[in-house]
Amino acid sequence: MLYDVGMVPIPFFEWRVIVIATIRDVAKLAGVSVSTISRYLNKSGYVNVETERSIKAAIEKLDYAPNQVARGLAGKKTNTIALILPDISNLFFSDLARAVEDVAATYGYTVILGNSDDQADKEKRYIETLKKKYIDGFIFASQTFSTEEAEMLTKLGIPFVCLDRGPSKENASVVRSKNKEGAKLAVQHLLDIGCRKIAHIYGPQQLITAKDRLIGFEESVHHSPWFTPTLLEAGDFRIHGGISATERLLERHPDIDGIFAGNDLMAIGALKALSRKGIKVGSDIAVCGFDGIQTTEIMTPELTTIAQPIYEMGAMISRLLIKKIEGALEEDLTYELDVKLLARESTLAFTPKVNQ
Amino acid sequence: MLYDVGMVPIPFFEWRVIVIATIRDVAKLAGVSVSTISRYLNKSGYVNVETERSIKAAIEKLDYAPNQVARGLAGKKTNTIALILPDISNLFFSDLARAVEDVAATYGYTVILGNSDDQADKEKRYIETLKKKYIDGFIFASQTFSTEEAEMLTKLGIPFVCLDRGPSKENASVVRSKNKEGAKLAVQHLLDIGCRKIAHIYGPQQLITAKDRLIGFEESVHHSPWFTPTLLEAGDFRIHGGISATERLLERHPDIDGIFAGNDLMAIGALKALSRKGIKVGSDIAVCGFDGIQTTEIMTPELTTIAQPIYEMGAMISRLLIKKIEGALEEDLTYELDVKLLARESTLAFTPKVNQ
DNA sequence: CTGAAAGCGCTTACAG
DNA sequence: CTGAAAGCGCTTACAG
Repeated sequence: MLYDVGMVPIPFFEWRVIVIATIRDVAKLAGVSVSTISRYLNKSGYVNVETERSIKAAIEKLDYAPNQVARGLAGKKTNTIALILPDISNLFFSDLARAVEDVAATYGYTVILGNSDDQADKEKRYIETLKKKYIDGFIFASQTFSTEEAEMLTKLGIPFVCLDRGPSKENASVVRSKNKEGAKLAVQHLLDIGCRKIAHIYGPQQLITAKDRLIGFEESVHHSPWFTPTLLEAGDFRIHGGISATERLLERHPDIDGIFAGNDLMAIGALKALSRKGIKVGSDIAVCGFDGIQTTEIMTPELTTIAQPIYEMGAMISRLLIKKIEGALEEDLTYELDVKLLARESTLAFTPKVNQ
Repeated sequence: MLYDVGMVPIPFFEWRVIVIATIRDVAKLAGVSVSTISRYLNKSGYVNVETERSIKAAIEKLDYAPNQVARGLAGKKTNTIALILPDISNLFFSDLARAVEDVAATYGYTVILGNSDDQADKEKRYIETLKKKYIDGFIFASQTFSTEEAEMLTKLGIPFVCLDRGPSKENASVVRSKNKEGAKLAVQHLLDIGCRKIAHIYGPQQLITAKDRLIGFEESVHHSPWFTPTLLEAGDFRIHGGISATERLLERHPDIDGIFAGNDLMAIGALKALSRKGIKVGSDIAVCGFDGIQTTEIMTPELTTIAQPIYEMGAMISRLLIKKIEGALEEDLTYELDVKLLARESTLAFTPKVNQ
């Protein structure tokens, strides 16, 4: 026999069991009904000052905290938002995620992370999973987001906001930055420092950001006597694409003295390709990127770039979503934030060739 | 008058309302009870093959998906885990987060992200918030995690696992890499290429990783005739700390020909400081980092580093947590993963000084 | 193999 | 200003 007579066997997991107070415990201790506690908690309806005091005391004493799952089920609100982005290990998006999380935490929201790899089916899977969890809203920073998905969310009454572009103009707030203007800033800067033959490495044209930057570049240069379309070269918004695009450009135009890359990663690739060829970036040729990711600062030479206000964009888009969730958003708009030239070594050290 | 007589006013939000099937709808359509549907869904208990067929059909027809919030409340399981890390915009942790999310998604779990900034109170706040949400488990990649918090989670029965170090040996699985051995690898490599006076920039000593790397360094060099404690210099695991540590080192020892930095960010700082002084990294002096973050590859010169298997660590720790949540983890252990020397330009181009 | 019932911990009208 | 009751959509014994 395992136990003495009269000994109560201890359930195996008893050490785990901890008493968590529920709203009923609080009600009992405070001597009021559960509804009153709920009203107090949610500030929905009147509660007598005296009653309030005893409720407060009871909550304190029991160390009570409302169960958010129960609240979610009853009230259809979970204080959770989802951030769907292509890849958190991409430097741009990790900066963005940080901002989103900061703002969300400030307003009492929790952030669920989803990596879509810009694949429509992955994204769809997240939406499916998360709507079953009563997520309060979505932030889409990924490019695959489609009109169809937008419609479904709209029908379900789940708010969402988008980075860079929305599925349509009507039903979503969008935060983006002035990509076209940024591209023009970049070209102007390169011209200012004395560049006379500038190439552009553009990103995937299904991305509106890449397209806008290309348009900005073309509008700035297409009247220049030196401009020819072969100064445009395609990249993939990643380092490797920047490297190979630069190699192709140099073959066609060994005399280019400026490169404007559609984003920082490709600009970093350009730096790499140039230094491999023994071309001195900064003095022989100027390079300018776009985005303003932190890494641009640690490159040698430090990379000139058109900086998007990444943190602000993340903060703004989450504030918009939260407003929308809480019914405080008047109207869906597209917000375009200013970009800023960060002129650094990769262009400032440039010395124009005498004979030009 | 706004509406014609007999016209039913359309509620403002009607276009939002969509019928979502519940388990009751499925039960009704399939002609069985709700419990049977639940049993079918959870594969808990017998269900007749015929019944099964009609249930399947009903689910299909209604496009039914179980409400996870209700399931969470009833079953105390939410299929959600939390990843608490110092800062997602830190390159190391964004790589890690990617791995965690990948594995979690594979097993049907959703990841909630929390940035602690290595501040105990922020971390505590996350734990408080998330336990109310019935989070299934925690991954702590942050250093502030305390024994007290561990005890609370243990009492609550919430599983957790840790990166790098646990609050104690007993109650948590820990994944880390061989930091001491890695440091030795680094030193050996520097000696192999001909360095004869090697400095070490160590990280914050409350971080076990920083400490282990320092110990490894000391064990490797303390018998060497050239070694003196002033070859050790404190850094903060960030770029800026690497810069200033390098400057201080060069003042004291202008003749050092190798630097082993306690992490990659500080090594990047060292590269920066050296190139500012006009010292040629790679040939005049060799630099080796630790971690293997992606950025090391894009530096000029490319940075030699002791790579931790970051992705594998993230994947492993989330698998451990999920196992633990599902009761399939036999025992809490500490797992030490192998590190690997990635020899690149910042050391391979080194030319030993003749006169030494 | 299946169903009725209670319960998870809240919120929300509704009545007083 | 407050309480009783129903309901959110599931799961889990228990009885058959």
